[in-house]
Amino acid sequence: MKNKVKELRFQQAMKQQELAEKVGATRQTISLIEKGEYNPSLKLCLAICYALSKTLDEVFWIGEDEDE
Amino acid sequence: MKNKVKELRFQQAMKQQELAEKVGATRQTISLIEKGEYNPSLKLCLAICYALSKTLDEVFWIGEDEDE
DNA sequence: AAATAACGTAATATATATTTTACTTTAAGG
DNA sequence: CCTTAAAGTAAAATATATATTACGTTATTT
Repeated sequence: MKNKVKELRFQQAMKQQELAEKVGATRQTISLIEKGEYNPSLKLCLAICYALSKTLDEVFWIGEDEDE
Repeated sequence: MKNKVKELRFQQAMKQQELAEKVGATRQTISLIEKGEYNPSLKLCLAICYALSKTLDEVFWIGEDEDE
């Protein structure tokens, strides 16, 4: 369940804590999502996209083959 | 949690049952997702995208404002 | 090198997505 | 009409995402 959250968060100099607060989640949840060890809900994915000013494809899209 | 699953499924003349089997879920789950009463997991969203040959943005993207 | 901020991570608890079973409703074809 | 396939829906059970609490690790600053 790979994604670009960490990378994009860094580009915007945002801390896990900040992102967590923006999306109404916990720092731990963000951490696990960034590590790709979580299967987040669509709602949380969308919240993260809004917080990072990106779309779903830009943050969470993974080609069918490279999946996992 | 609006989306375009139903619309796209119709365009491809696919039954809920077929889609459910392709993505490894239940017909009921597909039904509720189509009705927008569910908050599906990213994994399931991706599976649905693959089954419909679409990307996340094409199926599940909702602008920040029109969000529910 | 100590102190502190930021992040990794683990255990348990809670909320909720998903399944299972089953019944109803709707639509299409004979 | 009658039959049947397809879809809506509901209750209970199960799986799993997320929160909470807490502690370890890494990096940064002084």
